[in-house]
Amino acid sequence: PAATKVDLDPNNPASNWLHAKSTRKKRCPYTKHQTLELEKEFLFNMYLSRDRRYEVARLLNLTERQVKIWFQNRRMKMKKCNKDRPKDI
Amino acid sequence: VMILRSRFLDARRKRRNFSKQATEILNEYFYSHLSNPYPSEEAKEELAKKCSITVSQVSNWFGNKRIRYKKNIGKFQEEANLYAAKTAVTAAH
DNA sequence: TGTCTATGATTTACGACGCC
DNA sequence: TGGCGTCGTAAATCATAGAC
Repeated sequence: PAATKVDLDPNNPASNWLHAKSTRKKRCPYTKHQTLELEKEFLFNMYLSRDRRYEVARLLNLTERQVKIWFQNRRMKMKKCNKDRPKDI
Repeated sequence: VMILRSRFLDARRKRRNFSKQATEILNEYFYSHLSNPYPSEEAKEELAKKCSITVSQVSNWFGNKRIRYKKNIGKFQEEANLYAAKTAVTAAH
């Protein structure tokens, strides 16, 4: 779990849950075009090679890190969709 | 199959608010674990069963609740008192 | 009926930990 | 040791049920 050891400060009622890392980049929604292209790439292959990642990042004006994380999130989304799916169909 | 498929997709698109009892159960857990409102996977499964919702929905609910509570504790004070009192009464019996 | 706000779901971005 | 994997989450944002 994310709420691990260190921030388990028994005192400090409600304020101890969460390390709101101030260094975290603010979420920036991607454009329709960026998302569409990323989805197309994902359809082609769920895992990206280094070279492909560089190309996709360059084409969509995203960082390689953003592309890497997008694919990680996308794989998690796919897994979740399968899990929540009642069955068959 | 196509009918089931469309029903499933519609169900995902057309959300419904949770039942009063489900919200009650989730809030009871949240306010009685206010110092660490992070249910384990097992606890989530139990809550999901009791509320007749999925584990993902339980996770969504806690994620939303934690951030919204944290962002405006004052707004939730009344609700917090209500559930604290309820828990106290339950514990007394 | 038409506005809004509350609420459930989804989308970015990480921290923690794993494996090779 | 570095780099990419999953898992669980924060925080922002989306979509629209529903209250008024």
